[in-house]
Amino acid sequence: MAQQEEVFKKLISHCKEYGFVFPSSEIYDGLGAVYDYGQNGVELKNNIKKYWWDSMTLLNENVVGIDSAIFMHPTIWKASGHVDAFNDPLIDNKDSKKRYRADVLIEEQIAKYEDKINKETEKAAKRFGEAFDEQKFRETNPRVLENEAKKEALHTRFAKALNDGNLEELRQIIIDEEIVCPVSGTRNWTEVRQFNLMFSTEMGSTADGATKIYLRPETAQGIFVNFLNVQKSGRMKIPFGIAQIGKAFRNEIVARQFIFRMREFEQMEMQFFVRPGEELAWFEKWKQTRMRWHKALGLGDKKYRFHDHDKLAHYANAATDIEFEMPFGFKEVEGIHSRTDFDLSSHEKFSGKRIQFFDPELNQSYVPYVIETSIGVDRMFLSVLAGAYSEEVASTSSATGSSAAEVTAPVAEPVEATRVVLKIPPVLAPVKLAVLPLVKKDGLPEKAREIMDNLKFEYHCQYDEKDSIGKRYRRQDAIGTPYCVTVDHDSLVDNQVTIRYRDTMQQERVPVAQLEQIIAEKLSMKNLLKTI
RNA sequence: GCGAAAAUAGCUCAGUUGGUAGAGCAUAACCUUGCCAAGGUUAGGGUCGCGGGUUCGAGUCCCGUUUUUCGCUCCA
Repeated sequence: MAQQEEVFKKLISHCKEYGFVFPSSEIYDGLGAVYDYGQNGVELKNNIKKYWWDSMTLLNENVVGIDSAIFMHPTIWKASGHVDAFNDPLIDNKDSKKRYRADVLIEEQIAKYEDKINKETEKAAKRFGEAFDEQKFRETNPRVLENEAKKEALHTRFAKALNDGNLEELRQIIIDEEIVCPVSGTRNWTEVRQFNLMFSTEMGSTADGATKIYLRPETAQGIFVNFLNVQKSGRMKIPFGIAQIGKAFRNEIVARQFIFRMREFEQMEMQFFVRPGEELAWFEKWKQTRMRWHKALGLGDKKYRFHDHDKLAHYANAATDIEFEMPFGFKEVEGIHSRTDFDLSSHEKFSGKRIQFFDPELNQSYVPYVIETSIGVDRMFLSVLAGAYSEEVASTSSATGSSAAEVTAPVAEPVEATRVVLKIPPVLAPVKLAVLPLVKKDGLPEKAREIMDNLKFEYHCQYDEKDSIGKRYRRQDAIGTPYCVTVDHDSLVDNQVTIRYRDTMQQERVPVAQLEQIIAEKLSMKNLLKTI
């Protein structure tokens, strides 16, 4: 475990050092749980998105894409349940470290006064028997009146505080009422905080005319509210799916573990609409398809597993996660949920629009059921890097050529050197190939440039002539470049170059004329998609 | 959110009882070598996370704060 944490730290350093991921706003001390993608990171990320997008929209003729806005009508988040579910005032007890809803604690206190009054009344009722006049008792008994007054005062104060959204007052009530933590029994409370998962902003330039709107906490709703648009304009028939890639925002209370849980992140979601009753079969189908998509990358089948949910969300009737073995354990990368008709039905209610599909085969209309596949781009990115990162002990002879001079030394001590390689699947690699002249003279650079000028239209290439060839190979290893094309003196004569492979360090000599075709074959997205 | 630890060059770190910063690697230029990194010469790069305080003097001691990591808690 400790060793795994070391690997994770190294991975984070590596990401920064080689331009994959930087902390956001770093020169201003950073911004919590927000990260920027660097020059290599953005390439990898774009390639991951392309791999997903193509697998969805090209391989499935009944899956189409959209790109919906981040800003959406505020009522959408009422319909989805996001507004109500995440708007509670919360307070922590510092001793037990338990978190409570402040409003619930106060309501319980009000109930306690109620209990006291009831107990007093019950006791009196027993004493007086049939002659007991409950109303008169409640109006005259001093202890009842006292509790009644306290209850009323508290209730009024509480209602006002809630209405004003006055969190300090809520805390003061808890302190004044001497409410204790049920677990620790102490009154060592933190501030009351309003935890809202959603970021909000205002639309409309004048203060009084502005509407509070939210940055979307998930991309799915953009698909649901466009269901009719896409279905009608695209003449889509159930079953069909809508795919989307986009940013989402969550004001996480605890956002940690590098890019695994960020406040601004990117999702790739596909909502697949099916006939009611057929959802579980489709759920199973997508579950298997999605797993094949992951495994096709070749990072190692053992690093993936399903995690079926025991406790289902209120809208789901089946749910599973695809987990990847990160350096900090198996973690969710993708979720596959059977969401029933919860979302579309809810939007029907809130919008007042009919969101149904007329199924000619069944000769009836219905609200489609939904299978959702939802994958975090950043988590996918992290899983690719975590799976690709490797350190290899490569024993090398000491410095270039000098060993010959040291014949007197019995068996020159091999230098233990670590080779850090990112074994990123070639299709996803940020830089596809490096073109390297063996030396930077004798016309080799010119030849190398010529080769690169031919390949650069199709592939992201790098040219490098600085330092020894071995050092340049290692530099490319560190950013995961799968192929290095080396131009040597013979190349000028026979018009052949060597391709050096990242993972095996093997070399192959090929004619320059065939280079483009050879690389194309190796980097073919088609070959990868065919295996899904 | 609570608790703990950390923060010095791009990276990894050193910095001795407080006396205004170093190394290795990396980067750039030139020379040399040329198929698996670390030959030579030179150069750039740090108000020691930030803000206060103590002191003649703070990277070093104290307080606060920010960020990160770990544990707990919470959670699509």
